Order: sequence, then structure tokens, then C-alpha cells
Amino acid sequence: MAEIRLPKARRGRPRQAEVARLAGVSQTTVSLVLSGNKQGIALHPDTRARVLQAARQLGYAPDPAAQRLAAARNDLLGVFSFTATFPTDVAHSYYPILVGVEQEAVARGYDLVLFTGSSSAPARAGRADALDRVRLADGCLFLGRHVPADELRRLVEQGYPAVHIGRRDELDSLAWVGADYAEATAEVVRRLAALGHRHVVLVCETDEALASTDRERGFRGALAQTGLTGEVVRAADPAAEITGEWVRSQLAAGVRAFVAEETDTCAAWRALLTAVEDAGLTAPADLSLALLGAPPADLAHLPEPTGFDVPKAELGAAAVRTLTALLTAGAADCSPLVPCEFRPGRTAGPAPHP
Amino acid sequence: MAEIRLPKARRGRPRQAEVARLAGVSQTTVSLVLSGNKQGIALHPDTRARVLQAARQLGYAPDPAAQRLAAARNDLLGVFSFTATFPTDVAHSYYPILVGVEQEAVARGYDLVLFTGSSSAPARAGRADALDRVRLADGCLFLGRHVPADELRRLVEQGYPAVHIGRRDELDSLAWVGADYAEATAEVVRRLAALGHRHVVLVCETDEALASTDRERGFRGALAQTGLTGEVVRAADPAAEITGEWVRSQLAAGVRAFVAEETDTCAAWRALLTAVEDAGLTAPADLSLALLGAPPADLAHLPEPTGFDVPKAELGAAAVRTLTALLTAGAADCSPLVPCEFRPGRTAGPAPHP
DNA sequence: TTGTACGCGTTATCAA
DNA sequence: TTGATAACGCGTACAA
Repeated sequence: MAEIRLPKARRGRPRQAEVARLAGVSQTTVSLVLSGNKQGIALHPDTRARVLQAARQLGYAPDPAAQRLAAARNDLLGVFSFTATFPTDVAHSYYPILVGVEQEAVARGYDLVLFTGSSSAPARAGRADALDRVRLADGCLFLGRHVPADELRRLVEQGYPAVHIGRRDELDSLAWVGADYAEATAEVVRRLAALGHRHVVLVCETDEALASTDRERGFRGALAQTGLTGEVVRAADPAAEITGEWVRSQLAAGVRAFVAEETDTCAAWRALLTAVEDAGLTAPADLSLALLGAPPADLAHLPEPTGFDVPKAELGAAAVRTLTALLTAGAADCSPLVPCEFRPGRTAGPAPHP
Repeated sequence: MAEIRLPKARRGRPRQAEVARLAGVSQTTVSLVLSGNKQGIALHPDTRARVLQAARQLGYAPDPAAQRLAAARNDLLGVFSFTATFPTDVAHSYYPILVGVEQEAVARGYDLVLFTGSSSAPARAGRADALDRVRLADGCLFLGRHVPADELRRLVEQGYPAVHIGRRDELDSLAWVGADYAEATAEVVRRLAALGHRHVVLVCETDEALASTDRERGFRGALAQTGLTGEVVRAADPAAEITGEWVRSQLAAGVRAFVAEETDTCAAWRALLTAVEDAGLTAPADLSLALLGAPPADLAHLPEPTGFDVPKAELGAAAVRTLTALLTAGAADCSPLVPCEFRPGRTAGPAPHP
């Protein structure tokens, strides 16, 4: 098999000094000409031409490392996720977000550095701790709620530009972007109200995620606003508590609309679907169902749930915008909420008149 | 909306000099300790401990630009793709390759920088330095055949360590890794032969991709090896040329096995499937079908095609191995071919005895 | 065992 | 209009 060998002349790369020598000017002048003369300094056209000619002749290209050292920035944005950025199993976890991150970063002239917290790199002596490593980038995005709070706090308090994707309240001064779960949930309730529903039950899991409390807040707010009555059921073990019997009793009490929150496992939603089936009922004929988020991939064959979609790409893009604002202006709005899009779906319909 | 402001005092990242001041040593000592003391210089354990402690306390992380400028290395590997790395159209996304790249890079102590040469970068569009940006990293992987050849050539000729993912012959001295399409295709033909087939037709598109010629070469080689007869059909417009009628005429000529190559669009495969259906036939009962690659996502509901899978993660890992060999040894095998895995599938079966 | 001095290639501030 | 000169942060002979 053939072999590729690197040319030994690694130092043979032309530098500004050599261009200067060829053009008969100083290296400073070369820098001035080649960097586009942003300072508006007057330059003799001949000098300019000679420099450009010499640079072309030598095939000069600036060394990005040197440029970035001098400019005290490297146009790098970090993306840190505690779980693997590219998980082998859950192929699509952060992917949609990364789409938005990359697009927005590219549009703003930044490159991306990927950091994975869970990765067990061979312990190289002197290597910075997991989170400190991100400092190599001008700023960093953090994904997922598993980012260690204390290390993150230190980073932020030392003035490192960081933006968390997903709500993160416990750290004051930490910028974050998140989806507007409250408003999206409220919209779902309003839609149900418009369909004639008077009673709505929200099924949650006991996971105390911030997104969960957001949804509950939006739920209660919309109830008050629309004059509906409703209840929040927090099930530690949805599969056990949300049964066909439970559904029947709710129907007996006049409830015709059930809303479940989306989680990693979507246990609440799954339990609800199973319970409805066990009760021998169908949506949207007998009752209405809604999912506060997107259904898991393995449920893709079922009728599309009424609910809302979190615009994940937009979330990533918003995070980049916030981070670059931090970078360039030194400040940014701390919590731009990205609106979710209502998804009509096919699991909710008019409330049967009693 | 509240505002997040970066602490003005702590602006900027900690440098070795500050670590040195905190530890009560010189900057040199800090550098020595943090870079792992490769020179084997004797260091007092206490000094070492103090430096490490100070570095951690300050959250020190080395500046990649400065490292690269001084030491000509920074343990960063670049990944350059001309099209977006995370395209909205998930179809031809590099995600599976990146999985392998990340794993292998992390295992070898490298971090990853994603460079996107997309045209949407405002300031850099069309500039010759689009590719030169990657020089910030010690070496770089290049994805896709759209990487501009002349810029890439310059990079390589100046001794920059680069590895192309996917076959790339037109540049001498450019290392690349690719899937072994020829052998994988040959294996498919051999399997068909083992099933009793005597005549095989390969349907290609007119796309002159290197992978396409590889497949054709493997096809012809296996024909000779197995004593089968066969034909290669290159269709400019598969949907128009590969019709039910065409299939019938092939069957009349004794052909019972059809093989299509995989492309971005998979037009050949789609045409073949449609044609077989139009002819009122079914695979594998009436004839055998094989796909040289993976089926597109929107055809996932169909029976799994017989054929082979390109181990994309392994491809990425192999690329990293080649690149790191280039970095550490200055040379590497130029074209490690990654073997593909035969996929039995359910579209090929025993040839009906005539 | 630790510190001094210098160079890497570029940009920026001043003098000339 | 141009050219010395000094950073930028880090690695490393060489000296102490």
C-alpha cells in the first residue's frame, strides 16, 4: 500500500516577512495591505500593488493561529454536553439543536468546538478539568441539565461567556435560552376550550424538571383565563396509576380532555394511550388527548398527537445569538423564550355534549 | 427582560503568568508542569502540586492559538465540510461518520473543531482563506467531494496534515480513507451466485462518482470470478428507462437478479422497485433485488434490501487513525479501505430454475 | 530545581 | 506614507 509522507518543508510556508522582502517593504506594510487597511491609513497604490503581487507570487496565506493570538480571540464557539454529543444509541437527541447551532454560528463567522463531558479521555497530565477545557473557545453553549452546577457557576462568575440551552434558574448570572412551555401549554388548553371542553386533566410525571413546572404554570394560567376547571395529576408510576379504570372514572366526572407532558421516556403519554385503549375508548371520538411536546420516535406510526412542537433548531440558533451578543457586547438578554408551534394533530376533537 | 452582564474585572481568560503568580513560581515552571514535563526535567513535587492547584483554582485552559504558534501543536483535530455538517436534510448528513470521528479522537486525546465552509459565511465567502482556517488545528479531516481541489492541494503541498473521507484520487499526496465498495459489491454478486443466479444486471446512474466506478469494478471482477454473465446499465433517467416493460424483457432474457447502486437520491433503486411492481412481480419470489448501500430513510418501511452497509462510524475512526499517524509519524498508509458488511436483507432469494 | 530570554506570525501604536 | 517596536500566550534552550 502506498504511503503518504508529509513534505519536510513545514517551515517553508511563506510569512509576511518574506512577502515584505520580495516587495521591498516592511513587514508592517504587508500586514497593513493584506488586512484590508481597516484603519483607513493612506497607502501608495504602487506599494499596495507590489505587496499584493508578491503575496500572490509566494502563495501567501495568513496563519490563523497567529492572527487569533494577536486578535485575542479565536472565533470558536464551544458546545458542551455532559452526555455524548454523538450518542450511539439515541441518535437524535441533540441533533436538531445542533442544526440550528451550526447554521447560526456559520452565519456569524464562528467555528464550533465539540466537548463531551462523559468522554473518558486518557488522563493527560496537566489537562484541564472537564469543564475548564471549554475555555479554549471564546464562549460556550451548554446542553442538558446534567452539567455540574458548581463548575458551571465558577466558569460564569469568572466572566466566561456561557449560555445554557434549556431553562436554568438556579444560577443567577447564567444566561439561558428555552422553549416557552408555559405559553405553548396555555395555547393547547385554549384550543381545547375552543373545542367545547370544560374540564381538562394534566398528567405529569414526578420528575421535577423546570420545563414541567413551566407547563403546569401555563396550564393553570390558561384554566383561569378560559374559565375551565382542571386538575394536575402527578404520577410517580404512570403505567400503574393511569389505568383504564382511572380514565373511566374521570369520564364519569365529566372530563373529556387529557393532556400529558413530554419527557425523556414519555411515560405519562404512553400510560395515557394504553389506559384509553384499555378502557375501550378512542380519541378523538370519545375523548380528546394532547401531548405537550413531540411524540417519541417509536410512536411515530400512531396518529399525530395534538399538542405543540419545540422548534429545536431555532432554540440552538437563539442560543448562538445570545452567546455572540455576550461576546461582542458583553451583555445579552438572559432568557429569550423561543415560542413553540401548535400542532393540530388528530387526537383532539369537539367535546361530546353531555 | 433581565440582562446578563459579564464581570468586567475578570474579562479575559487566565494565562500561565497569572497561574505562576498565584503559585509563586515562574511562568516557565507553569508551562513545564502543565505540558506534562515531556522533557523529563526534574520538578519538585510540591511545586508541581502548587501549580496544578493554582491552575485549577483559576480555571486555566491553554490558548490553542498560542500553543500552536509556539509548539506547532495544540491537540486539536479539524473536521471540514464544505456543505453543512448538520444539514437540515438529514439524508446526507455526516452524523454517523462524526460518531466514529469523535470516539476515536477522544480516545487519542484530541478535541474536535468543526469548520464549515458553507457559502453562507458572509465575510469569508469566496475568499481563498476559507480552507486555510483549518490551520488552527494540528490536522484536519475533509468531508465530501465538494472540497475545492486547488485550495486543498495547496494545503497538502505545504505539508499540512490532511485526510479526506471518501476516495479522492485526483490529488497525489492526499491521504484518504474510503469504503471498500469494490469488495462489498463483489460479495453481493458472489451471494447471488450462491443462490443459483447465472445472470446479473447492475443498474447505475450516470453520476460519475468514484464510488460508482469502484462498484462497477467489483461487479465485473466478481462476474469473472464466479463465471456469471452480467451487464451494467447506466441510466441517465432511471425512472424513464427502468420500466416494468424493461424488467419483463430482462426476465425473458433469463435475468433473475438486479442490483442497483446507492446514491444521494437512490433514483436507480427507486426506479427498480417501481418497475418490478409495475411488472406485477415480487422479490424475492419472482426475482432477486440487491442494493449496493443503505436504503434512504423514506423507504425504511419496505422490506430490508439485500446488499451491504457502509460502516460510517468505522470510516470516521479510520480517518482519525490515519490523520494521527500523519501527525505523529509524518507518514501513513494512504488509502485504508474499510470493509463493508453484507446485509442479507429480504429481497434476494434462490434463482427460480428455468 | 527554577528562572531568564527569546521566538513563533500577526496586529496595533506610535515615530519618522 | 512607511517602518521600528511592542504586545498576544506559550514552549524551550540555556543559564543560574
